Formats: sequence, structure tokens, C-alpha cells
Amino acid sequence: MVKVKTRHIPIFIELLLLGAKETYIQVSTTSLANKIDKSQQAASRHLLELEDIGYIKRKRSGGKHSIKITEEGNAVIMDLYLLLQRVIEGKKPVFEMNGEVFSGLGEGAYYMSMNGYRRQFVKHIGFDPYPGTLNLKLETSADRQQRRFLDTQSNIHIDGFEDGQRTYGWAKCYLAKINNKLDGAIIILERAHYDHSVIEVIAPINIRERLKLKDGDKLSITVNTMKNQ
Amino acid sequence: MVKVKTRHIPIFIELLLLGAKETYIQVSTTSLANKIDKSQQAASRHLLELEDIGYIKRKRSGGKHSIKITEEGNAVIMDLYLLLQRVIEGKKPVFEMNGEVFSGLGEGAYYMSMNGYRRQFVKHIGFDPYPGTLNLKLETSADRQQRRFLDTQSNIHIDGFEDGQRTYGWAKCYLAKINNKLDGAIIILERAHYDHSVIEVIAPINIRERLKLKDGDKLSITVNTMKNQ
DNA sequence: ATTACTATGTACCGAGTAG
DNA sequence: TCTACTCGGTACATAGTAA
Repeated sequence: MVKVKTRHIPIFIELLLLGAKETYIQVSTTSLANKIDKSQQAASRHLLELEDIGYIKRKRSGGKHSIKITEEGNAVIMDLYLLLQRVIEGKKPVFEMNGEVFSGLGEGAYYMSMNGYRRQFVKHIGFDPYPGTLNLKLETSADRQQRRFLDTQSNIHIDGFEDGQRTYGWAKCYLAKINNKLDGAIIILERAHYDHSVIEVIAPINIRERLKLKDGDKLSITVNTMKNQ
Repeated sequence: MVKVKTRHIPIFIELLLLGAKETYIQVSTTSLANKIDKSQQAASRHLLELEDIGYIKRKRSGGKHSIKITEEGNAVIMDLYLLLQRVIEGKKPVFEMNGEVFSGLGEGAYYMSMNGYRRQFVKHIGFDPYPGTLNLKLETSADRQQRRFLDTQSNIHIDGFEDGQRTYGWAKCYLAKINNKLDGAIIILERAHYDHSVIEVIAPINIRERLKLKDGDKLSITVNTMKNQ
């Protein structure tokens, strides 16, 4: 369902129109009220509510307030937009994220080579991953927003397991295209699923070698979130 | 502003999800209520309201109701969608309409050649139109919806005038591309502006000849509704 | 000028229930 | 079963006003 309260939609739209998507804009409750055709008090309360939930941020300088929509706020409105896109245009939401390659701790190779995971990869995503993950740092808030939105989309679930010594958490995957040509998948591990500024990518081959990547190189990842329709 | 009442948005989305965009679907108020997380009574009332405004149509067969969204209903939700598209993606709404060429009464040539109009065309749309309009019949409801939505968009206004004998109504124009290559404009005349199944196209040249068109041929018209931003 | 409090009104919702 | 009425409660809005 729609995460944003319907009564907040008009004020969200006006804020976006004023450019509050990523920068602070200066607007009075009275002027906002006129735009959404409600009273100043209503606008004021809406802003307080949105601030409370964490969908907008405000800072006062002098008497006036500046307003910016937070990443969470942008995410919920994006959510609504994509839902409408789906029902109106029948389009699959396709996400493109751009990030910078960086070196992790090398633990990806360790996890990817474990049979408990590998078996499931072969079964559910159709390939046996090269032992190692490619780490991408998402630099822009738009990219992190896409990443965050991924969480709301259907995914391929990989169960956790234990080997007597310790337990290994679950993971979830999204099939993806790397630089619009290589097939692979985004993998989100339980232990790190709350970090929206990083994605880990796996593929049947060594992506780093194949694309001759070094740290700091840009890479694009395209995710098709819906399997059909 | 948003023409659809915000409290109706969730039910609109559910109806679209169920495919009520162009066909009747069978759904109970109870099941709709569950989907939008409201009571059966609320769902019932919403449907009555939407029916009242003319955004949905219902027909009862036996005890049950079938629901379809009307063209007006589709237009308002499209409106919201495009507004979101604009504020989120910063995209210009571009409309493509497809229609079939047909012969009118030939009166287009008469109007287009009048100096009272020609002067304004040259000044406001930048060309002296070939004396004659090309009539397009919009066959699908999607196309008619686009046409209807045009009315809500900013346009080039052409004043009416009188020549002592009779008065000539106003017109409005939208710059357009014909088959994605020829420059021209859609012209909507006051006397016919309520007919959403037809559009008239003008251009500096004879479109019919240039594209070797005959009645029944398909033509696409692309309109850029916003001049900038 | 601001924003946001309190008090009062209205619109919207759900419970109960009829047709 | 279904839809949709009445009615009483709640959520949301505005008026008035303080800071």
C-alpha cells in the first residue's frame, strides 16, 4: 500500500515543485497553504507531521523556516509514483544505480564459496557465482534512494544456515545487468542490509577482471524488479 | 492542482490494479475495503462518490456490481501521474496521439486562409499555415484521454474576431511533430473544442500531399506541452 | 511579518443494520 | 451473500490568537 498519508500528497507535490527534493527551500506556511488550498494552520500541522515522521527536515534561520525532503520522504513519494506508473502504463519499474567500485574486506569471496549459499544461488538465480563480490559505493542521494526502494520490491530469497560452528544469515538477490551488458545480481546480506549506501554485486564471472575495473571506477547496475507483468 | 480527491487515490489505484482502466471488473466493496485498509462502508461510499462525479461507471448484474473507470476518471489519475512525473523526474510531458486521417467538410481551408487568423498564426506559432486542416479521428480511448488532457495544458491562444458579417471563435494551438518529423500544430477551434475524438492539424505545407496520405491512413502526433522546464 | 498553540467545526469513518 | 443507509465517534480542518 501507499506509505504516504493521502492528505500529505498535495503538500509533497508543492514541495517538490519548489525544488525541496534535495535542497532547502524557503517557503512560508501561508504560501504553501494557498497552493494546496487549505488553511495556514493545516499547512503548518502537515509540516509538523511530516517532520515528525522524518519525511522532511526543517531549519529555522531568523523567523523563517527552510524545508528539505529527506531521503525517506523522497522514497515514499517515489514509491507512489512508481506504483502509479505500474498501474497506468503497465511498466516494469527498472532501477538504474550508479556507484563507485571499492575494495571490501575480501570476505565476499569467503561467503560466495560456501556450499550452503552456492547451492541456492545455482537453484534460484541460475548461476554459480564467481567467489567474490564487487562492492559499489552509491555516491548520490538519488542512487541511495533507489537502493532503499529496492527493499520494498520482490526479491529472490536465500536462506541462512549453520555449519555447526556458527550461523550464516539470509541474503536476498535482485537480478541485474552490469553496465547494461553483463548478467549478474545484486546481493544484500542480512548483516549489512541496513546500509543503503553500498551494494554488492555478484556474477558468474570475475567482473573486476572482465571489465578491467579498479577502485574508484564508475559502474552502472540495472535492476528489473519484477519477474513478470 | 490535483483534481482527484486525495482520499480517492487508494481506491483508484486498486481499481487500476484490477484492470478497471478500460474494462468492467467484478469486485465487492468488502474486498476493495480490505485492499485500501478501510471499512466496507467507506469503500462503498467512495465508489458512490466516484460514480457521482463521473469517474467510474458501474452496472449491476444479479446482486453484484461491475466497475469500470471512465475516460474522465482515467484522465484525472493520469493527470496526477504526470504531475508526479514532472516533479520527480523533471520530465516534460510529451503526448503522442495516434489517429486516422479522414476528410472533413473542407471548411478548414476557409478558416485558415482568413487574415484575422493568419496574422496570429504567423506571430504566435511561427508559420503561415497551408490553407486546410488535416483531420484525425482518435480511435482508442487512450488517445482520446490524451486529447482530453491537452485541455489542461498551457497552449497558444488565437483570438476570435469579427468581419462585420459574422464572428469567428477563438482557437488554441499546441506545437506538434507529425510522424515525428514534420513540424506543425494541433489546432482546437472554439466551435469544436468539446469533441475529444477528433484533432485538426495544421502545418506550413500540405501534409496530405507531402506524406501521400489518404483517408484511413494512420498518423502520429507528438505534442510537447511545456515550452520550458 | 513568521509558526504553532487551543478551541471549535466539519468531514470522514466505522458499527449496526435494512433491503 | 451483496450494497448502502443512519448514526455516533474520530480525525482532520479552520478560527482566533500567542509568541
